[in-house]
Amino acid sequence: MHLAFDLIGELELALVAAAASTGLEAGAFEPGVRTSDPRHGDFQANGVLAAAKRAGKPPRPIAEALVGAISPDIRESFDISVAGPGFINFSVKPATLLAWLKSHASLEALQTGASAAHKGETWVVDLSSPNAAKQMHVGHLRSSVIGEAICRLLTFTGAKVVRDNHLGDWGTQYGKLIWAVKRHLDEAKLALGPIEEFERLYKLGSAAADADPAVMEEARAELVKLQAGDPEDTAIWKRINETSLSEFAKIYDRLGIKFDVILGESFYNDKVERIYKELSEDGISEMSDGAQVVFHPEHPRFKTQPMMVRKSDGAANYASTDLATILYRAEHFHADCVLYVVDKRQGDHFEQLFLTARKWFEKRGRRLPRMEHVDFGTVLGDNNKPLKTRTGDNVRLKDLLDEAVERAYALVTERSPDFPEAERRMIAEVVGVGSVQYADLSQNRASDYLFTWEKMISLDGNTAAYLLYAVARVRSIFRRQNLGIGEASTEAAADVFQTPAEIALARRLVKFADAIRLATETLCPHFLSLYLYELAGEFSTFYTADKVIVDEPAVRARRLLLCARTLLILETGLGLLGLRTLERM
RNA sequence: GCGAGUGUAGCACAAUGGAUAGUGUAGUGGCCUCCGAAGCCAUUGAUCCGGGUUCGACUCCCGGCACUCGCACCA
Repeated sequence: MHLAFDLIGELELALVAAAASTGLEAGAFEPGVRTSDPRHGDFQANGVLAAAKRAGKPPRPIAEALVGAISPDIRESFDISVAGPGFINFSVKPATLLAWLKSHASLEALQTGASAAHKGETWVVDLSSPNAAKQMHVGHLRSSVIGEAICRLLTFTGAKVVRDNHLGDWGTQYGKLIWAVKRHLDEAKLALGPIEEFERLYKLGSAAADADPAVMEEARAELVKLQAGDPEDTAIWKRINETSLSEFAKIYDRLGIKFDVILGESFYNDKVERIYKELSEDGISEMSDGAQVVFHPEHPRFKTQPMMVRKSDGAANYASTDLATILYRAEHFHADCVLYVVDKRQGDHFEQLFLTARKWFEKRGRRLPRMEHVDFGTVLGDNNKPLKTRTGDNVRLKDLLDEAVERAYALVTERSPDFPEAERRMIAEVVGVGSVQYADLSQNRASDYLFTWEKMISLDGNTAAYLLYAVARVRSIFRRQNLGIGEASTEAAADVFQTPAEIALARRLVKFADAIRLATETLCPHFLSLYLYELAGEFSTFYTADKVIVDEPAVRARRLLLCARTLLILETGLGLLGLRTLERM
């Protein structure tokens, strides 16, 4: 009886072994197992078609031969058939479903099964990265939420993950800001809302510098002083950053994000000289209009569109710090892979960055981590334009979360007026914030997405509320019966699943492994979201069709087992997406 | 101008080259004496256009059209 976590992996191994024993192909056979339409079973292998093509033989006899050569324990666990032009269909037998569910009864069991994928690897993930002295806005939402979900998936699948918040804490904006702080800082306002005061000062300094060249000169002078380590300017700079970080921390707490390191651009200030020197020595960069730039002659576009690594005034920019950052991540963290969870509009920059880094590392004989730009689309408001407030400003993340929570609170109060006030507030926070996260995680990150309150807080459809409701319903079954969840003594009496709804739910549960693998391989959390939504739907159907608390002990036990595993997988999955769950709502 | 991306029901989204393109919402019709109706069941409705590759194409290639985004001292 096969109890592997990943049934697809198990089937692929079995098919490759079978292929070898029938002498079908000398190692080149790709089984191509995937989940299939439930009408045709649970899993389907379609690799025979390609293999038959290459061998110049009809596919069906090859498929029949393969099926005949499959190992006995797989045949015992699955119903296997050949269909259509040469698909091999696998249906998990009810007894196998039961055995799989019994052997995956805890978070630890699931994690043990999943953790083979990235064992021993170190992944550095660059996420969120807001600018200091400004509040986080909706533009930081996707990087933070998608980035965190990816980190959790990688950790779950065995990787050592370093979450790095690469703050924008060293840009040219500091000249204007420090200029304004020195002249216009209002301590009373600072005490009330520190980040708001720095925002006000930045706007003030920026406007003044734009209006008056003399101010612009003074602002530049402040920047030079700061970069030269002037004590007064450095103190102001530190104060701004500390304020910003404590403000960001409030948001990260609500979203459930904990960074392993926060190494902003300023951290690389003393590490960029080496970049200028090495790129120049290695002949990778050249001078153009007084700036140090990199061209890529072999590239159709970057042969003429340069990447500037040092401005003509000698200052660093984000290309220089990004290069220094790659080196640091390779040398200090020994990263096998570095992910940049950044808006897709920066695609050109990362393409140039990766090209340059590859040449540079090759020249120096360094081991280059795999680097990937995990890009995502823009959050759009009405009129299909990037989401803004009525006044044209960015929507603050804090305001967004607060409004979501308020809407959720109104809803909870309407649906569950008898809950204590404090509990309704707590539920509203979980549902509200979860809805914002889930709206972002439930669709393909690559596409832009249209933001509407109706869609997000909606009771129906593929939303956080629907999933949390399913969790609450399962929990209430155990609560009302005073039963422990997933207790072996309760489940021991379970017999094999029989009703269509039981079987459908069990078949969905064992495909958790596939959802994890797919979401992790593609770095697309929406595959997991979609799976969880379908699982919740399957549970709701089961819950309506089959009563759980019945008199027959065996029936009751197997249905309680289904409830316990549904709860385990829903909560594990939602946890991987970064959402919290509720006892009731 | 050069380049990248996106075009799937009224609207919002899925589909790891596989069988009859899934789901939500909106519409229509049912289901609370029974473990939570924030739920369930049924039903109407779509691949931008034209070629090509393939046993098989929303998916890959070529050419159009439409929209979005990026292209030197901001990040």
